[in-house]
Amino acid sequence: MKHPVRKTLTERCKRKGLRITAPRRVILQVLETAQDHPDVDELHSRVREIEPGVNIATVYRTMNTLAEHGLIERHSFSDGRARYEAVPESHHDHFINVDTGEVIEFRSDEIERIQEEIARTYGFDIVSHRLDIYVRPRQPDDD
Amino acid sequence: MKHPVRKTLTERCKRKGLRITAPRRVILQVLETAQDHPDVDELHSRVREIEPGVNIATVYRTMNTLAEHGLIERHSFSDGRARYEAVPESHHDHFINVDTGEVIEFRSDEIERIQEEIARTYGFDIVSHRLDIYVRPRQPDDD
DNA sequence: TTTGCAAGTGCAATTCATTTGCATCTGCGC
DNA sequence: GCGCAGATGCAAATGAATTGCACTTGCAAA
Repeated sequence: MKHPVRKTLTERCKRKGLRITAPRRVILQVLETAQDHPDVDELHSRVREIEPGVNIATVYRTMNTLAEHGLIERHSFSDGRARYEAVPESHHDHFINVDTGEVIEFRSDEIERIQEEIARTYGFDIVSHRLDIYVRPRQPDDD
Repeated sequence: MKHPVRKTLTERCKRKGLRITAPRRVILQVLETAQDHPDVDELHSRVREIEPGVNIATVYRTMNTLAEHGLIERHSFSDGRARYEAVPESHHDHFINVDTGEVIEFRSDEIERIQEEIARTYGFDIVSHRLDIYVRPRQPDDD
C-alpha cells in the first residue's frame, strides 16, 4: 500500500508550530517509517538506535504532544500499554491476533456507514470510534 | 429493560466452583444491580456501603476471577481505568458521550454480521470484539 | 457437626506504565 | 548572535493494578 504525495510528519509539525529538535526529528522519523503499532518502549529503543541520548520521558511527552495535535493515533489494545501509529491516510479498524499479538488493519465502508446511521438515530454526532476485533486464524477442525 | 429468567451471578459462580464468601457475595450483588459500568474504585465504595471491611485488593482480585470465568466483561474506555459490567444477556457495543462520560449501550446485528463476514475473508475466527463510539449530542442550532 | 485445607482475604509493599518538577539546554524568530 | 519559550534529561512522584504473606473461612468429606 503506497502513500500518495503527502506532507511528512516533520512538515506537519512545523506547520503546527512545534519545534523540530534533535530527539523529535528522530522520533518523527521512526514513526513515519514504522509499519506496525509500536508502544513507547519499542519507539524508545528504535529511537536510541539512531540517537542514544534520548530519554523515554521525551518519547512519552512527544507522543502526547503529537496526539494532541492530531498527528498520531493512540491505541490501547488489551495489553496494557498504549500503542501508536502516524495518522493514516484514511481511517481503518484493527484485527488483533490473540495468539501472536499481531495487528492487522482493515476497513469497511459499510460498517462506517452503519455506525453513522445508528448514531444519528440516537441523536449523536460521532466524534471518533474504535473497532478492535480479536481473532485467531480460522481452524477448520475445531478441537 | 427486564431480565428474563436467568441465573444470578452468585448461582453461576457456584456452578463454576467459586466460593461464595462474604465480600464476594456483596461484590456480586453490587455488580448484579449496577445499571452502569463502574470502575474498581466505584465498585469498592458501593461494596463498602454494605460491607465496610472489604479491601480494594479483593475487589481487584474478584474482578479478575470473574472475568476469567466469563461472568463479567472488562471495558477500557479512554479514561485509564478498567470498567466492568455483568455479562449481558446479549452482546452490545457502546456509545461514550465525550462531554459527560456517560455510556450508552446499543446493538446492531448488521454490524455484527459484517464483522463476521470481513473476518472470514481474512481467514479469521472472531474471539471477541469491541466497538466504542465516542459521540456528542447532535447539535443543530438548538438553545 | 466437626474438621481439613485449598481458596479467599486484608494489608502492605511492589510493579509497571506514565507523568511531572526542576534545572538545564536549544530551536528559531528577531 | 540573542533571548527566551518550548523542549529535554533525570529522578522522583503518581495511579492503577498486582502480589507476597500470614491469617481466615467456605464447604466437601467424614
